[in-house]
Amino acid sequence: MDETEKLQTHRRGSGVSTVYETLRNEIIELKLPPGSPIDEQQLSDRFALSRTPIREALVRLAAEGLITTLTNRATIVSNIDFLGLPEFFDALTLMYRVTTRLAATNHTEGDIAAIRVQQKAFEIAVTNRDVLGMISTNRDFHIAIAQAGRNRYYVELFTRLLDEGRRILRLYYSSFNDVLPRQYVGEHEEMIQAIINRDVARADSLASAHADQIVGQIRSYITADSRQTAGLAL
Amino acid sequence: MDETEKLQTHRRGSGVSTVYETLRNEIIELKLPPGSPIDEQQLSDRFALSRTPIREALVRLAAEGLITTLTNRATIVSNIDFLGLPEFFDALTLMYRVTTRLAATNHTEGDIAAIRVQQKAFEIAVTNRDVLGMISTNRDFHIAIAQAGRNRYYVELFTRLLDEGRRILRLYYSSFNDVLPRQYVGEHEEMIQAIINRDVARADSLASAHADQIVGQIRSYITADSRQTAGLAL
DNA sequence: TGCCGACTTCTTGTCGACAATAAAAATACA
DNA sequence: TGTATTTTTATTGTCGACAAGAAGTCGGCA
Repeated sequence: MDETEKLQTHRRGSGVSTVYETLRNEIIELKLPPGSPIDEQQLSDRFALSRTPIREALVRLAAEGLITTLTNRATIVSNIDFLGLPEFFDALTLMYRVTTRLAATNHTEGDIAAIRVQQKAFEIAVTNRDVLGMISTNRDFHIAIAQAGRNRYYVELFTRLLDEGRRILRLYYSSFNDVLPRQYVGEHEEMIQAIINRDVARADSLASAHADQIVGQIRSYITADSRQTAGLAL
Repeated sequence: MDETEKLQTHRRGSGVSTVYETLRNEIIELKLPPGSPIDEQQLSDRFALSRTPIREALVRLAAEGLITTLTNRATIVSNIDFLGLPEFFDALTLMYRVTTRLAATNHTEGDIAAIRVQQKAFEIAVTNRDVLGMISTNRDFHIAIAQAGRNRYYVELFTRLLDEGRRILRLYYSSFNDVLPRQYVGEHEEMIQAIINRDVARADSLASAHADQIVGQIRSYITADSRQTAGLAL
């Protein structure tokens, strides 16, 4: 993976966004696993840029909490904070609910179309058993809903939470089973209907249940007892 | 105000935090009003630092939305988005409620002490009719509550919202009257009691009412009809 | 006089080099 | 042989200078 991203024709100031987005994706997709050291010089070589714009991108990532800089020493990809997981679940659930409620209230026809596109993509990922695709299209689906809700503060926080969720899910994605995703498709469909009908109460309860599903799923992965040698005779 | 902040003994890497915090405060306190141009060279002179660390601080501020960079042209203090005010009020109210609820559930004795300190400071500002002090101690009071709730996501968002609120309030602070702040002191006191009693429902409804108060106050300032020449004979 | 284009200037974006700091390695000592 | 101390090394933080882009200025042309 040492191919230098050779975009010789850097439009002035475009490089830093490229670096930012590239790294951001690689962090969320766990190509750069938590704890990975981030070497400025190395990135400088890779993107054929000076260290200055690289640094700028890193500062942005640090502001989002995606990387952690140990002053004067090193900067690493932030670890997933398992101790803070309850907080994460609480905030995630609240954002699921709030954004879906607002979508039911504020959506336009264009929003519905956008949501349907994402739902379709999610469905395809499910039929293809493309677990990675499922994780990211599920995120896009809910962000589309959030955007229909028209509240940038919620969109921003929700995006951060969902992306953090993507990191966690990728850690466990091997154990994805088949029945749950199918169920999600149905739940998504119901949510879309509730939004279209502007039924806030139903949108809320569906979002709440959906959040519980997902939180429960993550919880079960994390607490899964995989001590396969526990039962052996001693 | 052209006195150069002469901290000759910069501990390596401390300078950028100083710049960040100083500018952040000046923006929130409207010493740098919305739309003010931010000149890197000028800041470089003022803080006796090279443009590089200045730039780093600016990137951080931009990530928080406090400044806006027009690419290749200029960077200015972000304008207050009056069109987005409904979103702001909605998010603010939600955060008031959520953080107060969580505080009722999760607080420790130390948290209560910290909250009381801020409440006292707010009271003093009220008795002194120190409007600017009221605005900032009120913020600190609610952040203390949020911290007692132990959810960093909410603390972060709430802090951003309250700081944005400080900017808005400062725009209108001249019209602060006397009765409202006194009322706030009482409401704060009730909130503390509800938190101590771990009465989530009451904490919620108090927070909700308190939020409505403040939102209503801001709204009334903004929509206040101050066309003093409207009635003149023509 | 009014509009279009080259030029100037000012600010931002980028670069390569240097300084400081902390970890790691090497050395001295008990 | 183990520990404390010095030296080395690698990486970050900072600097001054240069390049590029955009707004404003000036001059030429219809």
